[in-house]
Amino acid sequence: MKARKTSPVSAPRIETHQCSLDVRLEKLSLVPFFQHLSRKTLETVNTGFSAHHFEQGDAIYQQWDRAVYLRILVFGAVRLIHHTEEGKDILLDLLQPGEYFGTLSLFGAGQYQESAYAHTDCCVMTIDEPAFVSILHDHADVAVKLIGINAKRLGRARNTIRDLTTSNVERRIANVLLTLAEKFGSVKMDESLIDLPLSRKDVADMTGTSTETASRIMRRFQQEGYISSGRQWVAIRSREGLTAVMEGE
Amino acid sequence: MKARKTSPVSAPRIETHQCSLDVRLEKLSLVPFFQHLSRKTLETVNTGFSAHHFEQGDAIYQQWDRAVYLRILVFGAVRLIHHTEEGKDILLDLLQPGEYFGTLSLFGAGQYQESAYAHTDCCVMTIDEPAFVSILHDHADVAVKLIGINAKRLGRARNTIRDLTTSNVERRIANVLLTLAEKFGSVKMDESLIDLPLSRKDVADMTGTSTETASRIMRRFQQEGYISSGRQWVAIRSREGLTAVMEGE
DNA sequence: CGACGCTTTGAAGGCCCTCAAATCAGGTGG
DNA sequence: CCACCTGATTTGAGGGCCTTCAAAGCGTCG
Repeated sequence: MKARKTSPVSAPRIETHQCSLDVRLEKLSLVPFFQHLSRKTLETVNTGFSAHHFEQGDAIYQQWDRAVYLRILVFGAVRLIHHTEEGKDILLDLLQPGEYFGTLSLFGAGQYQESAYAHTDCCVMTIDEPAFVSILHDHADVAVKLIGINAKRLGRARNTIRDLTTSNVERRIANVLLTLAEKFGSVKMDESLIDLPLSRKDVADMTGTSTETASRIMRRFQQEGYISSGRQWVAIRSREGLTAVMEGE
Repeated sequence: MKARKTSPVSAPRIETHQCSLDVRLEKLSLVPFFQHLSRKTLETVNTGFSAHHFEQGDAIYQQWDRAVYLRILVFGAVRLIHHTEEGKDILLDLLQPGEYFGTLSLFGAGQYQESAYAHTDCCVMTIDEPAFVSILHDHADVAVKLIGINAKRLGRARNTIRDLTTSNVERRIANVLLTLAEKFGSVKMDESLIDLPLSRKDVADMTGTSTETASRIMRRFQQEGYISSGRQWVAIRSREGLTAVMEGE
């Protein structure tokens, strides 16, 4: 039933030299709240940022750290994890280039409420709080945009809450797979590959279930022909099938 | 086991005349992102707002409405409900005077993502989007504060997600009762009364469980002496007891 | 005081978790 | 290039927490 034995997920090496001024400006202009700024303004904004590389699995920051930096993902993928006292992890989000993180805590509590790990090798730009607040004061429209984006994130969190209380695991997994395909999908043959290492545990941690249950359900999806998958990768074969599951069959 | 037969929750009638200029300014100054403004500035800000009264149960806005207003609660209590397609309701939050709502959608999607109902008789001030955005542009520090508050709300939503995936219903209910007592508690005798109509269904909708389960568990709490409660009201008798439940006994 | 609606209680059943163990993919070192 | 090793995935069995459906108790309010 599996389409391949070896993972089709691409894993490009990131070279340090890629973070040239032009690349930095380009990535900054990808960030929703900087999108409308002129190149000149971006150059000023850019001076507040510094860039760092991380290798797969590295911790970018930990849940208990003091929140000092706002971060923007330039290359690669980052995962945000909430660790619970019981030792169960919650995968809050998988980020793609252009997304920012760590801001939450910057303005709210003094500590990060989640940990960030390099999901693949990646490059991250950081800015400290005073510099960022000063940007917000100089550019009120950046602040207004940021408010809108945070509002959307809150909306998404509420949807997650809704799904957790009203949907069963099967629906939640169908939902999360479709969402990931939307975000990280790359069309290969007649499939939409989620171009990212993605284990059963990752899916389980995103949907609040156990690895075993995630495995059982994804296997069922495979048998139904909705997806094909192997070790750490998933591709969607029938968007319609998953949508049907999501909506209650 | 019940302390009283009749509800001890206070239910003051709200008179229209209470919304005088002074009251309006006082309530505006309660709002976290307006707190630091001078009286003069507040007076300017106030001109953008208009006040409305609602009776218990009235809909202030509905989930499917176009999001046009930011609202601030002046008197009474408001509940935010997310309706799901299956007909199950989720009680997102209970608001007290000084809290704002409806903003989410104002900057994010075009529609409200939840409905707001008058939980008790209440008075609400509203401002439309252009007027509010103009305030944000004129007062960058208001915008920065708003960002911080939304960050905290997002943090709280994440905590809810964590609780839904890692805690059982008993813990979640203990948690929600303590939180409500913190927010709406008024000390009566040796108890801390949650001074708000609060049904078993409300508790169930806040914790994502069924009315029956909420009832069973709250009865157990009563038998343990942690709470006393009756029809639509709850008082905490042993904060320690509930805390112990919350942390896993 | 009578009806409505909130609350309580019981019973049956399902979903999902946990523990355990087998299977398999991919990388490593000889 | 092959055997081995590590870690991911699959599968099974048993059990617990909660849901759902029903029906009986009781406050409150008119």
